[in-house]
Amino acid sequence: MDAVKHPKREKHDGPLNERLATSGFRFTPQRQHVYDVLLGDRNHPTAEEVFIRAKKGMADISIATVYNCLDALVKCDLVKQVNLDRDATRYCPNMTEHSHFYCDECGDIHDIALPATTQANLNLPRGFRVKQYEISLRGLCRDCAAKQ
Amino acid sequence: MDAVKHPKREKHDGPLNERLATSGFRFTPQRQHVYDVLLGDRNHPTAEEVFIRAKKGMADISIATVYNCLDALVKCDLVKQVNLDRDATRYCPNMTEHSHFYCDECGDIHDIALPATTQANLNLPRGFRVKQYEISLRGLCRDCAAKQ
DNA sequence: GTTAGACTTAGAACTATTCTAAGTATTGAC
DNA sequence: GTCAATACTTAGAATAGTTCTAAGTCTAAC
Repeated sequence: MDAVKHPKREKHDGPLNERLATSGFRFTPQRQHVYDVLLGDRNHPTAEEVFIRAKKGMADISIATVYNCLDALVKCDLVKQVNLDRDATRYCPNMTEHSHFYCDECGDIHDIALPATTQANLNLPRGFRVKQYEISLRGLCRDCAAKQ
Repeated sequence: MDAVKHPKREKHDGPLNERLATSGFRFTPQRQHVYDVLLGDRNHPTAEEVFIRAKKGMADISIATVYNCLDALVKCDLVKQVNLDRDATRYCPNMTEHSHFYCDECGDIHDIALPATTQANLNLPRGFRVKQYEISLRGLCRDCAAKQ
């Protein structure tokens, strides 16, 4: 392998650094950059799309590192994975409780706020202990519905 | 390729035949068999698992045919696909409206009836038109919760 | 300054699924 | 009935998204 120099890590005391540290990860410029990419264009990109955008500001970053960074961000609760069927996993930096609406027409994904009552309304059978739940919706988004 | 004889299709006027016909599919012994496998063991098998079970009663069936049959069954609304993250797609012959509970401990998937009020409670932003929605839950099933 | 271990990288490997091409069965027209 | 058109099945190749591997690089702790 070529001896590619990695960018120097600068001292960084932002929220990312803290979050990484408390989960046992190190701060790296790649992780910062990938997180910045997600925060910049909040349209639920795939790893591939993150990779393409990340290369603009960091030409030598590899797809393996993008996966590694995304994984670290997910593990320290800064990013959520979003799956629709078996399509490529998408990444979402919105950590408020919300569901996803997939538009069948334009393919966009919209964050939808969840009403506070949702969990209570699920009325599970006795004995089941829910740790996490997810609601996903499909149909036509506002713009596409208006065009029809 | 070897000249493998396919089993003869017998006249069949059951519900499967009708459903297939109205969606433009032909009745075949393989489709009947795959559907029977799903109805027999209702524990949300993957295509691979359906394949393994299907071979017991039809030794020459191929995985490609299992995928083809499952696809046909999904398209004529006899079977639902169930996805958890990016794991292999699972197949569910329960066509009543329900959600899925994934047990983190034992890995089993349980069908959970949905309260009638669910959709109304989602309170979408104006203009969005929902065609389909899905609720999935994770945690501990009754048995695993009791053991802890 | 050393050293252990975390991180990055390119490319190989993996897995679930779809595609391809050849053979087989069924349907509909005659 | 025979024949052609077409749907279906099959094995194996191909694909896509992701994870693994091995080598090199960097950082933190001593």
